[in-house]
Amino acid sequence: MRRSSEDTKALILRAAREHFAADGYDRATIRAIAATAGIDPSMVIRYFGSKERLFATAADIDLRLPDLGEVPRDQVGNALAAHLVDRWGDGDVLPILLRTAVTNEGAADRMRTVFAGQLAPLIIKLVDDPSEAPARAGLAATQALGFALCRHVLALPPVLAMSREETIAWLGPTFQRYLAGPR
Amino acid sequence: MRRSSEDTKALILRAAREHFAADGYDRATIRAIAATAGIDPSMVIRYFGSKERLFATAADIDLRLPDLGEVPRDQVGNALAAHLVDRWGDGDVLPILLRTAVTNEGAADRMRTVFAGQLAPLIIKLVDDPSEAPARAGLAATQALGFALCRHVLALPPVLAMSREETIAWLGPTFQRYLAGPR
DNA sequence: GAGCGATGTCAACACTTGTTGGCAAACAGA
DNA sequence: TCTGTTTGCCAACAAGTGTTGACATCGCTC
Repeated sequence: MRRSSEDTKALILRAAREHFAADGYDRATIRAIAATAGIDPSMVIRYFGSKERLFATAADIDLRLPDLGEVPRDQVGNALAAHLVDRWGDGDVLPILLRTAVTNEGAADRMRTVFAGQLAPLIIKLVDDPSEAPARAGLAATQALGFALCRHVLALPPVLAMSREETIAWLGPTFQRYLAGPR
Repeated sequence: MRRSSEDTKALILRAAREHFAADGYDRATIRAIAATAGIDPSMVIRYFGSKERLFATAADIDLRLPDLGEVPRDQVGNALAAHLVDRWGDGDVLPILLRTAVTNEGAADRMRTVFAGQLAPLIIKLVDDPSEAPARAGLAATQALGFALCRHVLALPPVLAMSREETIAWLGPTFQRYLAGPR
């Protein structure tokens, strides 16, 4: 079959995200990605240069965090918890980062970048004392990533069983304290 | 050199834990483990049968959780937080499980087992309504594993910078609410 | 010392990996 | 139609993997 170059690139990227999310960086082979995309493995290299660069492109991720500045100050915790359940549940976004950042140093770097570039700036606007912002953002990250890990990667049964409302009711206050609570 | 069979087995196991913790299951090669142990790769197979079985032995892990039943009810949160910082910091225990459980399905299984076998029973003794125990244990796991992940695997700077006292002050109340707080 | 099992090394196997170069077919412009 | 570029496939390479079997060497028992 014959396609436009951009179409196949998109095809490969989608297959790559799928495999990286499911198997992590090492186990996701170029051959498997190419097979899913219905394409020869050599095309992957031709279009992306190397596996490392393919991953870098596939993992260039937007967490699509909400603007917590527009939420009432006493509701930011619930808002973040709700976002965590709603937006990070379906897509491959978080599993990609979690599965790969854990074994691939480059991906861990990317994780730190995503964290510093997308989560931290959001927090700064909320905190009175800017010097506290990094620690508070870090704390929020531990709970957010821990939840995503247990639910979408480890699939711990009780965490998997929690409804949207339960999750918000339990995690909301935690985020609220980390983000806007007293020291 | 010549040793007792048990000595070399122990030597291999220690090297294996080291590499599994640092590199995850896939990247930790038998050759590298053998090199660290100062031994021929074939010995690893001879003593443990296969890489999979070596891992199963190396990952047979005791979290050494404290008996929360002996702690004052309003202090269990702090106690768990303190344990998290003190005991899970140095050893290879948690990094092994985190780095491997994420890409290795067998390890994820083991993680669920460790979780169900060691953490959950501890919680049951604390909770009034036993039907709530699994959810509460799951919540505690999200925060505990999330913290370990951010601190020891991802090495997020602000989380890395937190002192023992800060950590307990922030995480203690979270655990307290998850374990013994109101719904 | 002779025999023997335990301990260890070496070389090789079958396989998978990322990656490369050559070649065929489809398209676009002249 | 001729030419050059794009898109694709195929076969192969070099490197690294887990694993295996043949051979050496130590230490013990008779």
